[in-house]
Amino acid sequence: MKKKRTTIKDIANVLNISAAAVSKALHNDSRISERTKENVRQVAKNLHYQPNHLASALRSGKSNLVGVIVPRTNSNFFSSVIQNIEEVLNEKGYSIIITQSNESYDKECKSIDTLLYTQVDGIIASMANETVALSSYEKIKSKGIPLILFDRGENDLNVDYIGIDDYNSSHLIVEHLVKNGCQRIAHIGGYKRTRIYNNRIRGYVDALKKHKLPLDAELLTEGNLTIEDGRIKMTQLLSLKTRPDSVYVAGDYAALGALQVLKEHKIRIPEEISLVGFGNEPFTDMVTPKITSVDQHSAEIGKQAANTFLKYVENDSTEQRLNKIILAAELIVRDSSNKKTPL
Amino acid sequence: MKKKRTTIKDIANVLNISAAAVSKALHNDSRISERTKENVRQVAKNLHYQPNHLASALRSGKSNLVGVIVPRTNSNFFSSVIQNIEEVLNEKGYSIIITQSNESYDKECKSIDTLLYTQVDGIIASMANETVALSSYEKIKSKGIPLILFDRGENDLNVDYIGIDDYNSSHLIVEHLVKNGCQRIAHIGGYKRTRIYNNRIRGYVDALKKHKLPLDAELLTEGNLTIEDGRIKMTQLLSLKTRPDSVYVAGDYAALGALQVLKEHKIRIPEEISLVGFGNEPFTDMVTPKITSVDQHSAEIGKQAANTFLKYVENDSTEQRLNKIILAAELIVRDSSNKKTPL
DNA sequence: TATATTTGTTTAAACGTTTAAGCAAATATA
DNA sequence: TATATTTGCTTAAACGTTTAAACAAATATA
Repeated sequence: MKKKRTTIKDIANVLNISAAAVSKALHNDSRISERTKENVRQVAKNLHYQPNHLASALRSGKSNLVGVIVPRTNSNFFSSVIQNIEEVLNEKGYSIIITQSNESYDKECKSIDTLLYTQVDGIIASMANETVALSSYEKIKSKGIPLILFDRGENDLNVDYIGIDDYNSSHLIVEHLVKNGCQRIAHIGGYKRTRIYNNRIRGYVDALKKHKLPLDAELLTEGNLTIEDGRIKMTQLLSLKTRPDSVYVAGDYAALGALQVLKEHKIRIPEEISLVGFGNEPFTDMVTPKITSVDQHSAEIGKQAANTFLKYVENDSTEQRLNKIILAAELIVRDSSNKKTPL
Repeated sequence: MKKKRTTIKDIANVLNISAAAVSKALHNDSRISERTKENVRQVAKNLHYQPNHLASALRSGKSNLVGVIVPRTNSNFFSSVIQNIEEVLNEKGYSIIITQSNESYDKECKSIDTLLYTQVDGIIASMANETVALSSYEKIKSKGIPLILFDRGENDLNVDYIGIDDYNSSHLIVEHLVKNGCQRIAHIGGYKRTRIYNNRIRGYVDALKKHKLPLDAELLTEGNLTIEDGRIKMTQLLSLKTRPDSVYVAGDYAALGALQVLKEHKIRIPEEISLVGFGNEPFTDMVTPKITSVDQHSAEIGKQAANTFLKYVENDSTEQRLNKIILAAELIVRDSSNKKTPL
């Protein structure tokens, strides 16, 4: 059974002052005397007073809650982004509500509804793989609630976006592989409809051109980049008449699947086939051989996303518009592609 | 700039009925005519009405929000538990607020305050490694808010707990190692003050006794079970005059650290030293050799935790008391300890 | 036909805050 | 000393709901 909560009125009664005075004292209003403030703080402590967020949020129109939507928390990238968002926002008195879309468009819509219903002051999101329709996100904008996208974004929404330079990352990777003597570079990519994967594909294609390498359609695939997807695509690549001498996978999980298949086929890595992943998930450094990957600066992305949100609430007049922050990614070279490493 | 929200009153005005009628219509009250209900639904849709959670929660005293506190989301175990909690609770109209303690007692206290402030209807938590004082958790209880613990619990709080049988898991592991011919079994354990790790240690000690194996103090260590901790403890074990022939690590991350050290020392696994982890994190199946581990049934734990919470809100009279649900764990045997596997 | 019950609605208070406006007392300014 | 300003509070309304109580009209019961 619920115990009776202590309210601002209880404090007021004890001190024989008005509830308004108590409220102001607790907010350190300059028009309240030090003496009264001290008294209020004392009584509040004695009665174990805890402010009621619902009431204050309702009245003031500010919930101090920020919604975060990610495809899943179960990946180092996303959980690191979240942790950094939380750190920055907590500092400013905000709490975050995390929801997972599980890469499902349906779940994403539901999450958005829940967050709006909860009256969050803003939403920071990375879109599900499945998402193509934007009406749900438009709804957020139409309510005048700041929307910040990261990693998986969408130009057409005309909101802030923080991500890494996917196009250029592909260039880095191809360059690295070429330097290691690779000539026939395959790409296991994500779905083109997702902007970041599209950019990686474009970067891959352009980089091949730049290095005067032939572009072979059978070396370029699209998928959802799960471990299973990586296994399937790698198996396909191995069955080609002319196998690639290197594979650039647009996600670490798929890269892991590819690695498993290569090992099962007893193909030497990187001697016969070099492998590069994307995301710098911790396991890339744990498996044998360690997988070369691209670090996405998750901490920085989280901080920038949080700060972008804060920018809006601090001077609340600004209208939102397309504003991209693109961070340079970093190639972490490991055993799976570094032929010069002495064994 | 914030747009004006549609409220229940706006709908009432359009239809020339009272706000109360609208509220009841939306809640499908039996005393409202079908005709009015239909009208209300229609107008609500046209005006893009979205109920204000703050107002209804304030008035009804129910926020439909449940707080979840975990040491970190960045582990398969926790994120899987969370996902299952969310699934069960969403079904019943609850949303969850996830907070991470980062294994810090301080952060945990802050999280609890934030959750209470947000007026959550319940809290499902797994305690931080650091946590020894319980006053913060007592505060939850004293407010009459259901508190459910999982994995990392504490008897003294006298609340519901869902976890696996740690004591018996240790028996399973020791038994398995003995069957594989191991005689000198080391244990890299967690801190004894944390109940689950204490149980694993007790199980380890008792299992050694049961199998008439000598208990050697230098083979039993305590730590925080990070990768780094695993590295340190394994290095220590290797420097002993008589090395162990097998190591049971109470956490997968530490087991991974131990594995790294073993590989760096070119020690053959499992021939020279067998290795067993705990938690069945996905990477145990990714590394070489694959690490034997204990599955903790994260999905089941999440579901049970959520259902336990629901039990309280559905018949809200019940007082909370110590009530443990202990699930049997499952040993997943892999290469790191299975000497009978033909190479 | 008179009375009781059901149906469909309204009224008004309440949830716990915040805040604009008001006001008396104390202090500063002329 | 008279007036203006500042200080420290109070009053009352508001935020958007829910809900107990009231009530008129319609319908059922005797």
